[in-house]
Amino acid sequence: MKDAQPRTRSRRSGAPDAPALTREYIVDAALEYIDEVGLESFSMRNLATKLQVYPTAIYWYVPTRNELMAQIVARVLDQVISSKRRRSLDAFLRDLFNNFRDVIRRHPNVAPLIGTQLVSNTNMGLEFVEQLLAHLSRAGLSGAALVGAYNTVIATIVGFTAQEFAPIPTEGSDQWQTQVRERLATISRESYPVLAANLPILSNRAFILRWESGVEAPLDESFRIYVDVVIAGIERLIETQPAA
Amino acid sequence: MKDAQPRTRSRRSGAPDAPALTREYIVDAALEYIDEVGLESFSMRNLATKLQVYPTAIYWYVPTRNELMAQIVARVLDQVISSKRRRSLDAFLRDLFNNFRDVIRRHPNVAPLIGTQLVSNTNMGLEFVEQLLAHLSRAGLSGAALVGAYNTVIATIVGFTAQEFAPIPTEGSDQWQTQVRERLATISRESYPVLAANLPILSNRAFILRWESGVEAPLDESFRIYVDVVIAGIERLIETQPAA
DNA sequence: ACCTGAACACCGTTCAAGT
DNA sequence: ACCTGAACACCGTTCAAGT
Repeated sequence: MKDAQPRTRSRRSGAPDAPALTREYIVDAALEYIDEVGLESFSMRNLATKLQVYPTAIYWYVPTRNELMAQIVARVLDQVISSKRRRSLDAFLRDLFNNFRDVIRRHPNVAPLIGTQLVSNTNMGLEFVEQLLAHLSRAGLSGAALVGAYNTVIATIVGFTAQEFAPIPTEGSDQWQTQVRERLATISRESYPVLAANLPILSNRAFILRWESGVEAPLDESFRIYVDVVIAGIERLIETQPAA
Repeated sequence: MKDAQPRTRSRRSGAPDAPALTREYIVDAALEYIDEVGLESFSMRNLATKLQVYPTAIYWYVPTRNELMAQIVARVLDQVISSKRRRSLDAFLRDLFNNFRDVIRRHPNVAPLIGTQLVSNTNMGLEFVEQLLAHLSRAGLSGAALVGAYNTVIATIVGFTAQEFAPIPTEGSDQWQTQVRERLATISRESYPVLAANLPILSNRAFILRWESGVEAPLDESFRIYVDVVIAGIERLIETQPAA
């Protein structure tokens, strides 16, 4: 997609060899920049430098910074493929969860955007929505239960992964890491017995109790259980649904 | 907590009646500001104006803007009370989900922070962690299943609510609203049959298909189903767990 | 149509100086 | 110890001007 046919060269003076600006090209470059140096140090001006244009040139293609962010999220989520094949709800959901996670894992620095942008993203394709609804409906859900299951799937798909890969405090990572580790090391067995007893299997493998993000310490096993739990719960919902 | 005893008055010239600065007072003021005018227009400088001090005065109590944000989140999450009483896992989780949602509903503008900050918040009390682990453990979970269930609960508690109350595109809300509504109105029955058929119950009641945030259009029914699904899934996990 | 260039009204944060 | 005040190196965005 990115290296399709030779682009028309730009007319701009400073960078004769650089490709002409495009909305697509700008979004790609922005995503690349965020992947490389992180969300925090992204700015329209830094992006402009990377593109070898004046900051204001970007505004000819993108109305605002927020809109650019929304389009970056849309670009990432586009990579979540889902085969059009009809299959069981179980298989469909399982693939969806795993595909989504794989995609975010490739772009962990945009994770903070996903959680807040997806829910209100008009740019998102409705094919995905239709497919999810179709599978849920065919499994026997309708009315409020259909809506509830739909919202449940969306919320759960985003929830775990967005948090798993959310960047951990940026500054002095060494300092912060040892701080958390020391805190866990000095947990009193009297005040927190269950926590203390299970510390070995919880350390760096559980939310709030870890010092690395999912990039360095992926929560593979927990995610597997998570998916099982959600799917089992939805199947339970289907059972309690009166047949049409 | 906020109006406990008469504060010592400040020595600063410009605002003789204003209370002396405190880390606590600053965090409270920041949360208040965000509640009133939103996260987007929050800045250290605006906060300073509200406090009637120079921007740099804040830095005597708070090391950085990010740290302040983390403490705001901690302050909000402190309001999620959980009775120390021993009770069934079902009752415990149900209360937890509902309390959490009620708290976020009172501070919807901080919702975007919750999802990304909670997971790595050292400021968070470990009492909560211990309680959750204790209930899950007593219900029969241990080892990887305990870790998985723990992470599942954290992820699901945050997931739905953070997205439900996430502020919707700020600018020209009227324009954006009608844009989404028109898009939904012109959905083709051929391309998106299930979506089209269920549009009446999905409109503004489902993620991606709504034009108002949870503040104006709360997803009460879906949340109830969501909680049921998660709890049913966890109970299923407990059943498959070999007895100790 | 597409980009340059200057300019505006902001930021977070450091550091010296006052009291 | 706690705050003022100036200053630095940035921001996003508007708007006129060039080609």
